[in-house]
Amino acid sequence: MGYLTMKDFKGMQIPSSCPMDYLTAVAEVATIQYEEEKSKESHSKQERLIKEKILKKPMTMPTDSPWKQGFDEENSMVSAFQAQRPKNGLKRIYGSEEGDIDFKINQKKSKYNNKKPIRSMQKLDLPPFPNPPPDMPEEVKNHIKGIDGSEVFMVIQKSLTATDLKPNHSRLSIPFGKINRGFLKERERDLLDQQISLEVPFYEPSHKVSSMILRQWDMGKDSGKSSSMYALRTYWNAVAKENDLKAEDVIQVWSFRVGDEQKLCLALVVVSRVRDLDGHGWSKMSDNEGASSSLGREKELGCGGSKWTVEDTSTSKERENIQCREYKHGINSSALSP
DNA sequence: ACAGGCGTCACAACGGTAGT
DNA sequence: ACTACCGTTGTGACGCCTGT
Repeated sequence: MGYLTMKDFKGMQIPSSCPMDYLTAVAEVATIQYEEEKSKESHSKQERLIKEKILKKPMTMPTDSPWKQGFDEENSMVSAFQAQRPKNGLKRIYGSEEGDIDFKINQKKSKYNNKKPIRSMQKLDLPPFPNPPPDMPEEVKNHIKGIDGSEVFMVIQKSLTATDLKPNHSRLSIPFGKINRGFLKERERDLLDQQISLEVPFYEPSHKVSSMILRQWDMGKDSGKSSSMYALRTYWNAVAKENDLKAEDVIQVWSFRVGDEQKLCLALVVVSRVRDLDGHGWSKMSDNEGASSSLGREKELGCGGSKWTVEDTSTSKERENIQCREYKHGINSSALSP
């Protein structure tokens, strides 16, 4: 049962303003609500039991039904099972080549035997990058100054790909060829080389500070060589959503250091949004000639003000995890906000 | 070198069933 | 009747693999 609100007391007469009367009224309303919820609960329980009974009943078919053809005792349980589960196109359907997902998966599994159909890679017809890349927006610079940040580096400027924004990938790929690895200390680079993830505070254009996992991916080749890239992972989906990022938007990732430990922090700057383009070139940069970044977008996104705040729209579980890690790494809102 | 595809794994939700 | 446990399925996340 949730908390009582003023709405729950609408139309109720309280004899006097005596605390005891208020207490009695609260008890009365709470009791009524409790009784109501209890009866609802038992009703839904009844419903559930009825549903269960129906589901447990073996599926029967009229004898003249076309579906009856080929329906035998052996398959009756299978059919009953099918009837129990909603068919949304994803659920498993037993016993047929057409419907059995496992059958299809098993077919697919030998991927070396079954050559994948050749992918049609559509080349993105992207406009050229702004060159030289625009400087960091004043607002971000000031904020970094405000928290005694130092060693500001532009890590990468890239145009977001569709894959970067695919929710099931949940990552921002950072190819080695496009970055300046100088933003990492030797120790950090070593950790990443050893496939150890780094967790870094991530300053978003929407003025939120989230936490991002930086990891190196080594992609080994048959030839023995491997190509590597970094990936910002795990909370990237939330960041993309929160900041309304779209494929072909051009972003920059900046790094800087905070505190005595020289903790690595990253900041995201949106250089250009695809819908701001006139179809031929880049939209105008902001007044300070830096990237347009968040300033122009704040009103649109409803994120006014210039202070970054440690908050996010992730699930409570995610929040819990982030908080745990922030604690572990000594990050907190007071450390991140000036 | 890079982008994108896809296999695998972990986890949550839900249903079934055995035990009390 | 209720509870606890187990199995099944769907979904999301991760990271390897492959085509361009």
